[in-house]
Amino acid sequence: MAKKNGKILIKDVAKAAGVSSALVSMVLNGKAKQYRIGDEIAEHVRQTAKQMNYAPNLTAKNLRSGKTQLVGLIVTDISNPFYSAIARIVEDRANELNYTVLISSTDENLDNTERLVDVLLNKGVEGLILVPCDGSMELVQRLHASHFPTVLLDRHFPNIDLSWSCLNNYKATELATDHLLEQGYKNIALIAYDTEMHHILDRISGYEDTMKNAGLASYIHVGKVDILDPKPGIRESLEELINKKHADAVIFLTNMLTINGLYCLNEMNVKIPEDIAVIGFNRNDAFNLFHSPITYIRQPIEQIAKGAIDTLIKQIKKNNYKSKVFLEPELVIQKSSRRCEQDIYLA
Amino acid sequence: MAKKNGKILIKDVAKAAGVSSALVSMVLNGKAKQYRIGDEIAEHVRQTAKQMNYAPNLTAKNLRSGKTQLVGLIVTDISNPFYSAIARIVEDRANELNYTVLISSTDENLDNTERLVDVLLNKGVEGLILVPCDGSMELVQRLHASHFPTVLLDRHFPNIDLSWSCLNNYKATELATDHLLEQGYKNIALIAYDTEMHHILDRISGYEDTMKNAGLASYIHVGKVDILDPKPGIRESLEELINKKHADAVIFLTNMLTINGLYCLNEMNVKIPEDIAVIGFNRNDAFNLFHSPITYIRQPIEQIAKGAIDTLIKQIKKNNYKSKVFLEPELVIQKSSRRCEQDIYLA
DNA sequence: CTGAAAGCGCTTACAG
DNA sequence: CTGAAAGCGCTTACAG
Repeated sequence: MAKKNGKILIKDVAKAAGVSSALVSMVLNGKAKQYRIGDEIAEHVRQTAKQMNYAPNLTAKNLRSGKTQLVGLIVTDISNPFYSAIARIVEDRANELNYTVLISSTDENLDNTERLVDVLLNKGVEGLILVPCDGSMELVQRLHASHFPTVLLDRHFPNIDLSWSCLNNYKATELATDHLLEQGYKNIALIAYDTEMHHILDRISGYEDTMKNAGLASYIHVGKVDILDPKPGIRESLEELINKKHADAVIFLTNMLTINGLYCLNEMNVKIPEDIAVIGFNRNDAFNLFHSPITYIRQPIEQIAKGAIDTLIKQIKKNNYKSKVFLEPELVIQKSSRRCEQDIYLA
Repeated sequence: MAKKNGKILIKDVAKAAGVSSALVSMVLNGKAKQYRIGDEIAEHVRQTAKQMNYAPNLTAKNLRSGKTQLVGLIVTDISNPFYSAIARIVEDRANELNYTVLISSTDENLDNTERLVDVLLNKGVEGLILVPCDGSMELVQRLHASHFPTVLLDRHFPNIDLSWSCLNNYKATELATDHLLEQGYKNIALIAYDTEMHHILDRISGYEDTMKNAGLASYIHVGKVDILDPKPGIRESLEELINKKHADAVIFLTNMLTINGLYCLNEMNVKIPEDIAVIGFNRNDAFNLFHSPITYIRQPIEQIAKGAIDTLIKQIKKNNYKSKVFLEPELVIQKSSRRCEQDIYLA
């Protein structure tokens, strides 16, 4: 068996099958019919290739075809459970479709994002799934203008006509606020990031509008904390909300905020829901195992991830394809947001 | 500016700089000295390339050089927080070293593992970091025999002389058991996976030996549960341990087992540590936020991940390099494993 | 010191 | 129906 460096080449198969490399290439790429190659000879070539365990050199294939079958996934942090869950689904779906995913983390930093986009483009990705960080509008605008296949995930810009796959963020906090109002809470506060990103602004609006519609505009309190180091801001906000504003419920706008918030509330010895009701964001084992299981807003992660990768691949294949996948949140109600018995007695 | 398809090629730079493509290639690859190219001309070429924003086509480069600068990371599930934390560190370190990481998940399945190894090799990875699943010894043996750069992570085979980066698993449960003994617990049970994998067997041995040395061999109880669907087995084991064997402490051998165990204990209305002390594995927010914060065995994740990727890259560069990174666990003691006041009174 | 040529492994027009 | 040739974009011996 002719080998070079242990690796079987197309010409080895050709020699073994007694045909030219060109013919082997055609047959193996399913173009036997197209080039009107005889059935027996095609079959013989396939057999020979299989027997020799031939696998084409992808690098050569890519160079020749100009395709890489590579896509990029840029998230803020792949070690964040939300994004690792997304990555898993994107990965699996991409593999099914014969694409390979390159993953990078930006740490919510614009320079990193710019650099990573360049790096991935240079590596030859044919498309990009991007979680844009604060301040990245110009970058996203450029991607849009270049017509490079791009899908935004989790966050988007309402005025940029790019494909995206995101949660209905307004609805998410509307659901949460409505539920708290139904349970009789009035002095409902919000803990958010200090950012211009629209997914956060939408979540804030959903809450504010619902409070206003309920005639509770004067109870609106939005604590804004640093996205890169949220803990001190959360602690400060919670102390003010509880001690000065006497909030009776708080909604945390992200998973990270909720986790950090629960640590603070524990340290402050605040009882949930007796002292304050809590609603969090995204499922987390810590919510369910908390002494009062935490009510949370559930995102359909699988659909968000599949929406993004499927849209991207379609876009790669048909450049003017565009799709906006807008997904509905769900409220998983647990003990942390329900009026408990003694409260009802007191009422 | 000469362009083809919007992309600048090396010959465009050559033309603009008035030299041959070969010279441009040499200069840009830092081989100006080696080929004794004049300083001014080298500088001029660099300037021109930068000005034209030239970035070499990596596919062509790879084809020519036979290198891909790709490494594979095969874990059991990238959405598992332990592995996503590993992936993040491997990713960052690999990028620093100019490598790109391809990640795949096996779901602890041997066929998947075999397939993914093939897929990644075919994609041209120059090395592999592998979390081997149950039954993969033969596959690992084959990788070893082929001299393909491979580093095992988290799990290894004592009789296969491959590089690896793993926890000192024996020590981990020794630490945990010793701590429980010190606290006065005697009837200490273990919840493990039903598997032949050595990291689990070592953890079991660390516990069993410590129990034997303390003269408590008769209290040894090891519940073994299905790795793919642990919950029912955990529930069954815990019921037996608590109701029949009257265990006063339990060590869970992995993070997944601990989380599922806590769900079961909650459902069973068992109080921790009053009814039973608990020690878990790997940090998890859910442990710290549990009503009695859970004592756990901490793995030095960063060192495990860095050990693996650094070893792999060295091995790629120097094929006979080999390294076994053996890392020490640490016990983070919290309330779940401490005798509380009332127990001490009762004693 | 510098340029022309060959070649990495594949695929696809182009002749026959 | 089938083979020889060109070419994807780069790098590296080989002449000069």
